Amino acid sequence: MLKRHNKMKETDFYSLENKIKTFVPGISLDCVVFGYQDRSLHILLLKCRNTDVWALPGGFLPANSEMEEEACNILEERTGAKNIYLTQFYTFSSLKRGWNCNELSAKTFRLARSIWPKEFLPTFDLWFNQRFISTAFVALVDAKKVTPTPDFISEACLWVPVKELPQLILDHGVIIKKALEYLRTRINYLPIGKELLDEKFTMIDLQVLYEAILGKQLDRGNFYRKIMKLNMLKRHEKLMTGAQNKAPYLYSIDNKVYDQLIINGIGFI
Amino acid sequence: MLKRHNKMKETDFYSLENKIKTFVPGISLDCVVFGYQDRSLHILLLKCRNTDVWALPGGFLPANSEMEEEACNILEERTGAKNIYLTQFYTFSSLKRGWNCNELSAKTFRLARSIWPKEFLPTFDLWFNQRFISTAFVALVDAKKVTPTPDFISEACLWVPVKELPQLILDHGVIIKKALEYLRTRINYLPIGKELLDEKFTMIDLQVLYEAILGKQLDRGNFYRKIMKLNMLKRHEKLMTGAQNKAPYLYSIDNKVYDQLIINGIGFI
DNA sequence: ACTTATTATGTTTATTTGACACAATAAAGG
DNA sequence: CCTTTATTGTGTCAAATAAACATAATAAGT
Repeated sequence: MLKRHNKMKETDFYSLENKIKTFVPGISLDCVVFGYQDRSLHILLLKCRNTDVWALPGGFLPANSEMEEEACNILEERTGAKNIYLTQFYTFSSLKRGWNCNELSAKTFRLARSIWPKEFLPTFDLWFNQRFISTAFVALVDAKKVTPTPDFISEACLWVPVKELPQLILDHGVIIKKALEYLRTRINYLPIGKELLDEKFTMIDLQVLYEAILGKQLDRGNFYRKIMKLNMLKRHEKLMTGAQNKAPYLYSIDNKVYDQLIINGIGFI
Repeated sequence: MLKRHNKMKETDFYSLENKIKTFVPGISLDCVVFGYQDRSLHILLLKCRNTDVWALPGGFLPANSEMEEEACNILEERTGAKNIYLTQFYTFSSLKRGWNCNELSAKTFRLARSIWPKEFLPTFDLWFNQRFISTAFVALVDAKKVTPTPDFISEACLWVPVKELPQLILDHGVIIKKALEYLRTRINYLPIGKELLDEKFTMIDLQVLYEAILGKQLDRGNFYRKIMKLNMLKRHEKLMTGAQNKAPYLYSIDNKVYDQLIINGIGFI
């Protein structure tokens, strides 16, 4: 699942240099990509080259692109997946969010600048040495359908459990915190089940997902009844795990019912 | 309540010209200011000079200001009130939201350009002829404590009922729609009662306010019981209206209880 | 046959919601 | 002081929901 680009290709910079000329100045995009794996909630993070500092996937806004469109492109580059569900949730603009906001960010900044080709340093300074406003998106993806791919500034792209977040650049920790709050408070209106789970999933998977987002345990019997009453699931064959017990059924989302449900709120909290 | 600045002062332009040089390019702020008056929800709107087109109060972002801080300043200029409650709710960035998005906006644009002093036209074009990203805020104010004041591009600043919105420039109609949705879906977490009502108010006023935001009627008895159980109100003397009936009590918010309540959601929907 | 976890339903209690009703209260007018 | 009127606080009652447990049938594997 982990790919490394330890040798940076020169062409990366040339294409970036060309792209930079078309970017809207002062604006960046950051994506908090949620995935569900091993019974817990994960976020997609990039490990900055030669450091132990991590960052959210992000990028700049081309002058002729819509924000959502570009966030989608960034995610496609980082995951290989198209048509990822995403929604804007906040714009971070604090004067204190720059590269000199803490030693970690400053270190990463110096590193990035040192890697940067000499002839393009003016561009670097133009872009990274000014105030940045960042519009942040929440994305929900099926972790199984995704191939995390680092960008030119990172050496790894990994799913990290939200309970074990590493040190992060800039205000990315704040952004993630706000995204988690957004996920929790908007759980009734977001296509949690549809986007975060595999095509087919067990009832327990759905329940544990809700538990992970809400941060509390739910009663199995009551959860089962509530979900079934919503009529949003289609039941399929069983999942044979090899364990010596009755195999759990697999379910999938009935999109027609589900899409209607989350418009008015699924009514779970 | 209505003030007119039909003659624009030349100094307005000079100070604007100076300010413009310090603005972050490409970013603007818009405020959807909610007020409660005559038993219905209102929004503060500016009537553009010599036209029947209206706009939200807004402005640009000085390079050394926080967004919230500047939104606060804009509101102080439009209302005379300090320390207005506001919260960011969305950033609008569509490529289609420019001055040429519809005939109304184009007309307003031409008007603004014609009023603009000739010697500053380059600045005008630099600022108004490019793509704009606008971060929008919801503000809640006590309409009684406010003196609506037009800016240099408008001839009036008025409270307009949300049920009777006029024609608006750019995508301001979309912004208002989104703000109303935000208000409705976050009603449990916003200091509705505290910020929108007068210091002292009657129970019916509080109820009608909730009804206006939720867009549906509530049962008086049940509403009364629910509110009283929350322990968030202090009862005061009666409001003598002169009508031949028992005068209603006045209430005020118990801030200590209320602030705690809206953290976890007041539980009204 | 035995162990185990899944599935579907049952039970019980407490709480909430919605809709409607009613009597006591008090302000003002005659 | 009597009448009119709207406010206030409470009553009621059915239906729905929530929360916490419990249980029996089922079936996969050993």
